[in-house]
Amino acid sequence: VTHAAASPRAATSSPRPTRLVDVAELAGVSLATASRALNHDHTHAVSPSTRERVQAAAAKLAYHVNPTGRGLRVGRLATMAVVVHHLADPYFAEVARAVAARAWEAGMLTIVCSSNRDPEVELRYLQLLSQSRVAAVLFAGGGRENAGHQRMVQRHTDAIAAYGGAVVAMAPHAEHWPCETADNHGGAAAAARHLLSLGHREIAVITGPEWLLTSRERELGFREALAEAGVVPLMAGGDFTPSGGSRAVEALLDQGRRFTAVLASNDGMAIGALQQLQRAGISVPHEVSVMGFDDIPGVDYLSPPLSTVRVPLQALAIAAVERALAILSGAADDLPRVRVHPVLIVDRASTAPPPATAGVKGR
Amino acid sequence: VTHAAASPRAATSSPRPTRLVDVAELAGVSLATASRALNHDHTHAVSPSTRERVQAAAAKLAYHVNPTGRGLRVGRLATMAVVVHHLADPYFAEVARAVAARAWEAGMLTIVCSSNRDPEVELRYLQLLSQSRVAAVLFAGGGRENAGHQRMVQRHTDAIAAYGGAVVAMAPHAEHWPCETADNHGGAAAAARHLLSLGHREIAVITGPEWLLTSRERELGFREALAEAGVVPLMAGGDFTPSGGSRAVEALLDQGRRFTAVLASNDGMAIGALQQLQRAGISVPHEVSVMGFDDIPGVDYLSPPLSTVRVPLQALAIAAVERALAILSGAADDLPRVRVHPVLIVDRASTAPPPATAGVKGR
DNA sequence: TTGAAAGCGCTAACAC
DNA sequence: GTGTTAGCGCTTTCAA
Repeated sequence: VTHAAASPRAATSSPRPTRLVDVAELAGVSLATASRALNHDHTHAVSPSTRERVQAAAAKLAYHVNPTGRGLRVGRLATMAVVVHHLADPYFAEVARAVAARAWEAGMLTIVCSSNRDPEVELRYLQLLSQSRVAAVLFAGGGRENAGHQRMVQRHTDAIAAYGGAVVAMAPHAEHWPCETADNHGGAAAAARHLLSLGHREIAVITGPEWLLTSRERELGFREALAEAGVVPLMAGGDFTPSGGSRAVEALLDQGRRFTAVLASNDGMAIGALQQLQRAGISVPHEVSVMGFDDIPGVDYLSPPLSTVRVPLQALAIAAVERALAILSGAADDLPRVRVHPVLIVDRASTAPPPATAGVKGR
Repeated sequence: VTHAAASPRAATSSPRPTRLVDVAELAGVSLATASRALNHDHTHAVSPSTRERVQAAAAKLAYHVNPTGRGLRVGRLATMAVVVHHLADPYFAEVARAVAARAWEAGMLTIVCSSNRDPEVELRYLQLLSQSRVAAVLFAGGGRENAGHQRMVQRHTDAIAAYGGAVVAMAPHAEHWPCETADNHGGAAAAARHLLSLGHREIAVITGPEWLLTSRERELGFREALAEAGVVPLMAGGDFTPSGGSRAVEALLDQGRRFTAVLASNDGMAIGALQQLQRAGISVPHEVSVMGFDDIPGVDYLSPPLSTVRVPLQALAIAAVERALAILSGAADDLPRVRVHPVLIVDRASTAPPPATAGVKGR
């Protein structure tokens, strides 16, 4: 041990992690062969015996590939990113969770990007993702109906596609990416028909943000089903948050509008509507029914438990990750660009037939 | 343009992103100087004029450093990771959101790891994070009271520390990492005293999972404050989920226990307790008061709005990220290892004095 | 079927 | 104050 004058740092810190060279050395093969044996190289087969030797060495040394080294060489990182409007919104939290869980099964980590509903933030996130060369970007929420913004977004996703990254949407977007989406239009129509079938004719619709494509699809579904039955809804604008739902109901009540049911474009607003009705001393569902959309975790714990449209959040997330994986492995060509996942009416206790003495009148 | 026989790929795909060489070339300096001008190199100053020239070139070419290249060289990635028990739990969703927001301000992306309460998953996440050489790992939830598990966790965090990564906890852990935590003990005592001051003497406490250090701290706070007043609480076990809270109340009721107040160890269980009481036809707060812990987003939208202990989720997240940043920049030495963040009693409508005709009796 | 070697983009050690 | 150069760990030509 003549020149083993180790630096103090090397002396104290734990041994550096094993690299591929270490494995190659132990197995008595070259770096290239070790790499080929550990990966699936289709152009250069490795003899079974060599492969076994290398794998044994890797196992013995507890070798794990360094994603940064590979990432630099391959041109992209084995990492997914999920872009959400707001992570504290239960819809997005659950989607992000499910995405991360499925990605993890594929050995990939997941970056979350919560724009907190600021388009600027979303754009800068996209830029950061693109220069970080993440393997895939998944858009959990719907797109904005703003051509300028779409163009900026497209610039970044083009850059991502240019290095071989995958881009997948999980809600309607104008950008023509591959898309795994819920049946917003059909679900909305079914929700409207559900209230109709209970006997409601005086229905208030709380819409989502008007710039959001998801809102549009749902509003259209509501309107069409209602129109078919000759019902003209009371319209109120919301923003997909509970307080937005509260304000919408408050405004309706203040204007003295009559309605026996509220059709909210998402569960968050339905929760706010419920709360505001109860604050006004209006009983749900005896005087007014409330219907939500999404079936986010927790709405079965409201009082009354919320009737809603179940969007298969987990299935959407899994499908999106698998689509991304397929694109990355070049096996996505036979998939239709847009796949619409069916939704389900969940009839809980917040909906009932309207009271015989029709309608509630604002104060 | 003699030999510009570009490959078909290069011809169709968008131009590859600018590298540091491009900037150096345009500015007429070497690679090293360009790097130094763009970063803050303390050992090698750069003349102001050179720096300006390089910065202008970088701006003109819209240059952004490639994190993978830098990461490989520096030995760690400019990425944070936040480890949560369950991302769909509003507590963790909000913490993760706040962490990502603060990290983003520092130009860092955030990986979420939701173990979904499976210690095996957490361990494998840690392993993946460590081999990915993320700059920092933040534990959002409390640690497990299991020496074996702690040892395994420690192995991985040691590896992270070995390459210069930072590890920070945001809740009690046995592992002696730097920690930014809420005052669980004090908050629990304050919550108990709040009920006491309203006149409650028959109090049911719903505890969290017994293996979780956060649960222990809160339970101890409850017990001490109650004991001080000579009150012996009714104990029921929960698991920090709404359904756990429901089941706890159901069991208490089934056993015919008397109580005028429920002290839940977190808001999730308080929500479940609320629901179960209402299902049993017991009015909150007129017959029984309910007190939660955490003040997660949404509990002000319950009916009745939940009285609880406010844990400053965002402040905790920000402090944790900034602590990690400080560790990474070697400026963390003067910080105390554990910082306890104060909590606040939030008195909403789910608590009130007990009914004059004391106690509710289970069926 | 295997090996030698180039190089992904960057920073830092070492020269000048 | 600036430049030259090695090399982080890996995959993938190219050559044998």
